[in-house]
Amino acid sequence: MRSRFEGSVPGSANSRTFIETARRQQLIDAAVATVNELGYHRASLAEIAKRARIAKSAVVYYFSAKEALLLELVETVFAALDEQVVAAVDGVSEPAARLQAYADAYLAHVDVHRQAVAAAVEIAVSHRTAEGTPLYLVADDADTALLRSILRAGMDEGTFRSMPIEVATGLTESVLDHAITLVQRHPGADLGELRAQVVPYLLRALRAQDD
Amino acid sequence: MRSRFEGSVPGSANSRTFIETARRQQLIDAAVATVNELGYHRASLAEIAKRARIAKSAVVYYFSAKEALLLELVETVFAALDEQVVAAVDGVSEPAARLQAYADAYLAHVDVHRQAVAAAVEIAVSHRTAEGTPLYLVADDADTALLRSILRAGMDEGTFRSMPIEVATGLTESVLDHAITLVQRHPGADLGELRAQVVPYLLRALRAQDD
Amino acid sequence: MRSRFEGSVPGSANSRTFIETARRQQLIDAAVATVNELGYHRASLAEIAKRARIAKSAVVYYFSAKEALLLELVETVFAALDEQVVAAVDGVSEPAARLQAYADAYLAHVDVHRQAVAAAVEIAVSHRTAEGTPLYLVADDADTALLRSILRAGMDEGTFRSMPIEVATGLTESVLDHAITLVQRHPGADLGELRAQVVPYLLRALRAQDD
Amino acid sequence: MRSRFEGSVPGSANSRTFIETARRQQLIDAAVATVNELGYHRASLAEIAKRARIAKSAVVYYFSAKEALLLELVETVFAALDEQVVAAVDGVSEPAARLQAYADAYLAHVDVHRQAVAAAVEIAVSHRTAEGTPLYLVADDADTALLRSILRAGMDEGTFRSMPIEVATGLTESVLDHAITLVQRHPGADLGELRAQVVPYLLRALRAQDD
DNA sequence: TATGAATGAGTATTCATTCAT
DNA sequence: TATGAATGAATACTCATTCAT
Repeated sequence: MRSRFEGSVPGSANSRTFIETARRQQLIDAAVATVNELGYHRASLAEIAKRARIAKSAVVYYFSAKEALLLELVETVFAALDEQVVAAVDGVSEPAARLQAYADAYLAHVDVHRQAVAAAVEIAVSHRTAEGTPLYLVADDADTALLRSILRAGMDEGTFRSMPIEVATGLTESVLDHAITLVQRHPGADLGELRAQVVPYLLRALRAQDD
Repeated sequence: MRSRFEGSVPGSANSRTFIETARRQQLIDAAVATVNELGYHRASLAEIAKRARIAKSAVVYYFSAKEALLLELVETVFAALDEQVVAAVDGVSEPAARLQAYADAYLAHVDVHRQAVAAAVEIAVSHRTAEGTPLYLVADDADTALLRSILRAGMDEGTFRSMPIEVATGLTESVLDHAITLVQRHPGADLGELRAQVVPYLLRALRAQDD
Repeated sequence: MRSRFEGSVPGSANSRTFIETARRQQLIDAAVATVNELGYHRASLAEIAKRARIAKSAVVYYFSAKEALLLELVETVFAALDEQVVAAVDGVSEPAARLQAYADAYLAHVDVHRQAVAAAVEIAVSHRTAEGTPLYLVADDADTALLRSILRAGMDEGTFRSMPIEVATGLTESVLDHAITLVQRHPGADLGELRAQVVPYLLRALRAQDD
Repeated sequence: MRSRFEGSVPGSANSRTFIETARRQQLIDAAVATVNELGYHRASLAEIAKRARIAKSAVVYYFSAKEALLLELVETVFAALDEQVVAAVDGVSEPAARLQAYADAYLAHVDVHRQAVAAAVEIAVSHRTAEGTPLYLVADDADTALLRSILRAGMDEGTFRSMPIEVATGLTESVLDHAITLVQRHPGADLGELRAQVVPYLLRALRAQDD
């Protein structure tokens, strides 16, 4: 919807120059660092700009507003997480195996991109739009849908214990998100043990057989 | 264990008059309402004072600073939760039964005091001191210790599967905290199904027998 | 619609303290001076506050926003002008005499309150609401209605020449507003000659007899 | 008589290339559109450039500054108005006829070039130099001189009533400028009635005979 | 000839806090 | 015990201008 002629405000994604793309990434990185260091609440334009070694107004030059920068950060991070997870379950058909692939990919991504994920989650949890509504829905939906479909398939098949799908999905997400909580609280934490335990933990919690 | 931030005006805890105690509670209630309505970010002194039908400066009179009010809120809420949970497990000796008592009490408290718990958690997650450090440690510790001891006892006994105690504790907490996430996102949510499912879910995930 | 409990923001008009009323007037005076000196465009909160020898934030303390201050200025000025004019025509029944009373009162008010009127008109002409619409309607309507009714009565009666009422009203207003233009351009101008000439000028332009 | 603000880049008026002249006109047109659409206050370089489908910095390339563009706009518009009016009265010798020619030409020009005139007047009224002085003198003088000379001649001759020349000139201008006010407030207004009424209105107001 | 990049000064507004009463 | 008054620092954002290319 944007015209090429809107002053010097950078254009749409497909018309980005090299330097613009680089600057936008640099600013997203700076925002990640700022949010992790100071928290969402104190992550002001000034602090982000300082970390990017750039003027405050340059941030607004590349992103039309602080909100746009943070939202792009969130979107980027969750899109990457989603992509990795979707790729991991692709081609796997057994529900239990799919859940395992899903969880492994999810935790691996959180482990490797912990700073970005920690910042994105802090923003998603803290940010409210101008009208006051939080962001809970913006980024998580595709992700949730996939997980829900895996669990539903497992229940239908009899591999997973029958239980309300929302409860099963929510608890599974909570278990996986523990990795995020962990890296938020201890940025250098070793997730090895957690990654080793989570899938069996989930499978035991969900499986149907005996008892 | 009172926080360092509590403020010395108008008097120490043991010298509080009746009216002062009432005012402090009134302000904490107002803060809960404000945080739930507007979010931590927009929960200003002015908004809190408005809901308490009191002047902004009176808030500072009873609590030395906004931060002291919020921290007392957090402490109060987690102390009450802790108290209920401790009372529930008291006298129960079998680890599995203790876990069940713990979880049931925890979820019941969250269910009944959802507004207060939701606000306290939002503050605990969002607030940072002037130096930028988060609050993760202030309130949760006693709680975590009890849960950890239950799990450790269960593992020692052979009821619970052997696994790194931090992982087991963290995952259990994450599962329980799903209830909080739920009421934060949907203040009117019915926790019945969740409360019915969580204990069996945890026991399956943790139990030692077969496989 | 305002509650008594909205932080320390001053309450509704009937609950104003002495000091508050004084401050509001002082700020309106400062705004008049600023607009006349620098123009609407450069009349920033900082400049207004400087002239009132008060902090910028105090302006916002008494008026919730810059716009509210300027709009109150405009309203106050036009209400006073309107009141004077209405009082002047009250009890006069002949259209020509009513027009004379109207014009004399109008010009006298502009003459005496030239700074305030000049500022109010500059604001009314320059200000746009957030949506971009100007203020043309906010203040002038009651005034215009009275003038229109006088002219219509004169035409019905045969004293004034028949012509489209909007044209007659608009031209008469333009003639009267010349006094405002004059004091805007030359703040110290002597309006004596103009005031002596305007009524006969208007009556000649409007009267029905001969030709 | 070119303004001091015109800027020396890229060349003086007599050395302008064809493309440069075209660009300058294009930018003036864009400025007219912008001022009419958004008002002087929000007519930023970025908005003007957007409407000219050109980069912001190109505006500064052709005009040394935003101010130079706006001032040239004002000058251009009033020069054209002046030219039309001068041509209309040229060869007419009777003061009343000259006034009629003057007024008709003035109103016709305003009617036909209403966008440009509305924008120029809004700028002339709103703009202040860095020191805070308005533009009232920049464009209007030649115009006023002609009108004044017509009225003076009419008074000397006895056709127009004797009155202070500044008053007569000012009132006449105010009457004529009502057309501008009208098109500013209602860009699509039909000026037919007004144009039909103004000249007789003025002649009645000014004429000497009877009383 | 024209532009994208970048900036510094300025804008209105928010807000926790101080203080005299 | 409680408050209204006042403020300074911080906030996101705007904008004319500069400059290398």
